Amino acid sequence: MMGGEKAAPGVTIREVAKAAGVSTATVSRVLNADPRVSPDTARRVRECVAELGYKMNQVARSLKTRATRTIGVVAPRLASDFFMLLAESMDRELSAYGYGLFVCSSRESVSEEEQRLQLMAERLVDAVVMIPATDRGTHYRPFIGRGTPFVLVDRLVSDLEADAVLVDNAGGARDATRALIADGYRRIGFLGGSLEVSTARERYEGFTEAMAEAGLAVEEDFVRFGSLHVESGYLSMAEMLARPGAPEAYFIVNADTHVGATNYLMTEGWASRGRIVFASFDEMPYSPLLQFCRWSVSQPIDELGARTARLALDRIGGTVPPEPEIIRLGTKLIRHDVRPRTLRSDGFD
Amino acid sequence: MMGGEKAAPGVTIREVAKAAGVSTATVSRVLNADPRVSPDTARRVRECVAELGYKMNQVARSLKTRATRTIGVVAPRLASDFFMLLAESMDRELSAYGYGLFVCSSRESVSEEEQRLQLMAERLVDAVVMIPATDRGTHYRPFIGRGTPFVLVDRLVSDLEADAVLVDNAGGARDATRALIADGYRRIGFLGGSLEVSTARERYEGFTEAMAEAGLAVEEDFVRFGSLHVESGYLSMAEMLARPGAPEAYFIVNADTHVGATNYLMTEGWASRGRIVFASFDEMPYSPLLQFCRWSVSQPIDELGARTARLALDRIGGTVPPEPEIIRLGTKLIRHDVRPRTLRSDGFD
DNA sequence: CTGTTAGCGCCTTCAG
DNA sequence: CTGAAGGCGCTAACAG
Repeated sequence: MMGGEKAAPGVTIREVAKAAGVSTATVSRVLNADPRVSPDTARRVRECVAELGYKMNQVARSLKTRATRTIGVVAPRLASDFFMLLAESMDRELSAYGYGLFVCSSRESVSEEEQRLQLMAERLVDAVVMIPATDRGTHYRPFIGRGTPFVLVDRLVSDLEADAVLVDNAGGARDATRALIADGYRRIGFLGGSLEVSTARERYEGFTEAMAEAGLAVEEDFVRFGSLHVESGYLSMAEMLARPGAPEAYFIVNADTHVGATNYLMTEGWASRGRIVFASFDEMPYSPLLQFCRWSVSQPIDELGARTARLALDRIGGTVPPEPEIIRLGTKLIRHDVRPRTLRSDGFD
Repeated sequence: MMGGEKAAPGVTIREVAKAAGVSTATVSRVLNADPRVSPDTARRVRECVAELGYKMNQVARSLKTRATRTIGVVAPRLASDFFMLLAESMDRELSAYGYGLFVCSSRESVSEEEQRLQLMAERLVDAVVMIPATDRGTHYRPFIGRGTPFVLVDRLVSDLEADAVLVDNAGGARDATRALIADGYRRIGFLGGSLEVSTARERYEGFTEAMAEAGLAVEEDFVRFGSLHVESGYLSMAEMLARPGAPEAYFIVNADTHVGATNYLMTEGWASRGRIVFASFDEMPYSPLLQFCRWSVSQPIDELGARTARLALDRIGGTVPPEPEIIRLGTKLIRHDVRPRTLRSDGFD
């Protein structure tokens, strides 16, 4: 069994040059749409390119130009609704410019983040898009020092200034909380993620602001911080409802937590026992199944991805002032009719 | 505003060589763990590498070796649970070997698939993992002809033989349908995807087999093919239930369709009006919210990704016979208790 | 408008 | 065990 042969060497620029009776420089110029080539030769070259089935070797090109037309993405998990939506929209935005995505997971670990950045550095990606795993980012410094554009998405880190594309988490949480208050609820619980994560922290702030401005107290017994995962939502909900005098209304920090909390209610038969009401961050395809949700905060993930991609491209092009740029996108508050529920907006209703 | 400066040129093998007082060849040998270097020099070289903060330029390396340690992935959509789970597991498997993932979306289009393959070819990826957008794959031929390993995942195409990693779709559907039959249902509807997609087709076959072996008729009026998306499930469910004499039990082809169908039931108040029961492919974090689901077929997506990655690596290494290899993984039938519902297995219960 | 000439950073025979 | 030298495929001055 013959081992490890590489892909067929392929046609090079030289063979095209020979076939077209020109120099490699000319072929290169045609390939790069350099205007100073006579239309005739250009045409002839293009014919040879087609006939020989020439495909440019981007690796060789990158070695020379120091540009790979590749953007690296590091996320705490690839298997998350947020990341996949983001990747899809970045891909759409970037593919038009011939850029591609090199993705990997940091597995929610700082040390893996470092390793991944090393990988990116060695591969000469043109820019890195990072969804931080934690609140700390000092270990990004060596990478950033290399001069490669670096943009944070979704979450901020507290010890580093860098480009960032985020949503208005505090505003979204405030809106949702206000809506519950306007609905007449005076006591509202909070189901949250760790305050170590900027999104969770900001959403908590928005929640407390809305409570304060309405003169309502935040009851410590009914504020729970956990992880941002399904299990945490389930547990937090269980704990709070186990306490006497639990509120009827809750603000929930994200979709996964929301799924967990909803599942607890369904498991334990609260659907019939009480009139629990949620306001929650995130709108997902399965959101119509979240029965206790009256208000949800929809993030413009598509735009988040597009803006991120754009900012990365601008940095690569050097067409933007060097000061770190922080982009905050607005959220949209959505009312879910109690009954009947409707399918998400791109469907019917 | 100074435009388009690249990342800082970085330390090269030459500078390391000079600092260590050896030749570049020796440094290269040390970097590649070539045994024929004296331990002393090796140590000295490694010190210099550390002190100078040398990072290998993989692009230059790739130009020479014709290997990029990168695997390209093309999927119809990046924003799908299936793709993301797959990517996560491939990443986990590959990162240990220094491989990375270059991903892009074909947007469910054959022509985009072609473009993406061109991109991959130019970038000299070591292998391509393809989730086909349609049932056709003749346009993969030119790429495969280059000699780059090519493995299909999840779906087969009807006009091309190639490596493939799949699940036993027919078997899973058969099991689920049998379970409904064993529960006493004699009339079972089918909510499906287009038969143009191999997964949907195979699942339909499994369904019909189970019905046939039980001597039950497949009623055409209660078989619906659509896309594999949420909206399609909603519509199909609506149509079927609008017909007089609709069955109580349904087999559903995948998670998205399942979400759509479930949502229809909730929207229209069927939750109270009837005892609709589902058996469905796919198990997801939000599955506990799918209230009508009694049986679900869990796909081993993690293993699918791991096996795919392994096969790709084996092909790259040339350590496996050249005949196309088709791997079929078994599915697991899961019973969902009607009440109370439980959180998915990695949670509690 | 076009060709010549150097490399980009690394690996890899081939000599020593 | 180690060094010298050539080249992977392409681009970018610099001449003409």
